[in-house]
Amino acid sequence: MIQNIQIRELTPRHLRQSCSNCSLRELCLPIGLTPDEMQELDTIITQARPIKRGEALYRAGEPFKSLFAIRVGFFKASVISEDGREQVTGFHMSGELMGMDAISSDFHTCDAIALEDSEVCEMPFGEIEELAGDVPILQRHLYKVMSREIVRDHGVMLLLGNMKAEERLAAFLLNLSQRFAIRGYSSSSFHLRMTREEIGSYLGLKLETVSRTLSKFQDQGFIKVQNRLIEIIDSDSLKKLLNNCHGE
Amino acid sequence: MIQNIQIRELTPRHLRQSCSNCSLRELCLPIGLTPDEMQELDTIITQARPIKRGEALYRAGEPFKSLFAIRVGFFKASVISEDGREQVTGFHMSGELMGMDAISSDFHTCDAIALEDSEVCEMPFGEIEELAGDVPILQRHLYKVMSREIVRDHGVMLLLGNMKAEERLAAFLLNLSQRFAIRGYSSSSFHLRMTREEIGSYLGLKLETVSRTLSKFQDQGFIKVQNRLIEIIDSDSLKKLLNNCHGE
DNA sequence: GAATAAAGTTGATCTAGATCAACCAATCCA
DNA sequence: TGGATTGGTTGATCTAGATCAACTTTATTC
Repeated sequence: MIQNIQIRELTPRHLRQSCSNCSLRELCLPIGLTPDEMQELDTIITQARPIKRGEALYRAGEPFKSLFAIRVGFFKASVISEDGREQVTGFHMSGELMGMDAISSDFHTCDAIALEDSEVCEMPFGEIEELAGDVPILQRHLYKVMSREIVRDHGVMLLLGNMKAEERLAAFLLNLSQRFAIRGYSSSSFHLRMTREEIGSYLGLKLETVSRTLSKFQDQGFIKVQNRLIEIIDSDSLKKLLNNCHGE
Repeated sequence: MIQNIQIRELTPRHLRQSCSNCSLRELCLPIGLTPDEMQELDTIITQARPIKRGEALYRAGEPFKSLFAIRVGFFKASVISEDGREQVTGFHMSGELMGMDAISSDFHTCDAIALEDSEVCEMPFGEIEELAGDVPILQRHLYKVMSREIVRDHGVMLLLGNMKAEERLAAFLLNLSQRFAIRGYSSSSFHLRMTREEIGSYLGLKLETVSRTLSKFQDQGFIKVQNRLIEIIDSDSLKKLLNNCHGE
């Protein structure tokens, strides 16, 4: 909280206003740019664009032009196999960047669907790239963001390849909780934006298993479930489930 | 084959020799650099370094200094969870780049173990990054390589989250076959560098299931298995398993 | 605000793949 | 060269989670 305020204070007011629709600077772009560099960035980034719940930000197969920074809202990303199976590859919230998978082939490889009314800032990749050539800190930032996505994906592989249903759900809830906390929302009580089926797709489980496991956690007193509202009552027990030492 | 030769011919002989230990230029760095730019790249990339079978190129937790391009050989990358479970996140062969996961946090997040005697070219990231600022084609190439890794990871998630054991194995074999083909090796007959257990870890299966499924494929006449030597006899049937339309 | 559709829960049953176990084959090493 | 270790196969059994099914609750729509 205090840190948030400090960052805000570091940014001259007139510069903040020049991108009034877009809190990108605080959210997902590097601190440390000079005012000139920031100005240049602002000219590249378009005004925030609203995306209604259920709408696609982009779909697999569409030509790639831009990365998108989520200003407010919540998205799912998913790939569809040839035979029509959907795999949710991630849930993304404010401050996160989407579309990096499209750089390699110049078209999008997954769908990005808004799970609530959202706003994104469009960042034309060609221009961002050009600017990055002149601004090392921006270049480095882009590499880091992409690398972080790779690390995250490896974590999901570990989850899908090794973990049992209860562990997957516990990891999922704790991860969401943590990410809400970072954004200044409650870490102990939050609203799930996705269906049980979408959770299941992400975690490699069927929706019935997701539902049952949530009920079980509730019976054990770890959480309280009220439809999509989750209250975390005993996060230590959830963490213990995860670090489950299989013998102690 | 013809294409390979053409690429070679485009590179002046004296430049090729300046990096005699390192066929990076042909393997994993962009075609289209000027001779000067190539020269500069060569001064950055260190001589090829041999890694014996079983040795680690790097391990999770080690500080990050360089990316590594595999010149010859075969590696597995794996993450270990707090409680000691290993998840193989990928198998990597000549021409591929490793270590990109480490950029985000400045230390490696997975182990890279040689599965046969190998050689890598070390590419100090700081210097590569600096050069990339001056050479847009190199910068773009790095973004593309990282993006490709993200797309690959999404494919593995689909596999782990949605596919049955037979589909996973079929996908795995076809993928290996294709990658060997690209490198000029036989696509129909190849040697597995990894154990059944490592295959299982990658595919989210137990080694017994891997073994049984390979035997089943052999019984069905799709492949011939002789210890680690795999001969693909009927790749169409394997592909059909994958695009399995669940009703036809 | 009733009608309809979509999302969620819970129970009964089934099964793919895990686990346990015994054995065989290859390769390593003194 | 021959014993030991590691890797691989195959069978028998078990179980976590899938599947099928009935029902309830919550959204959406006109």
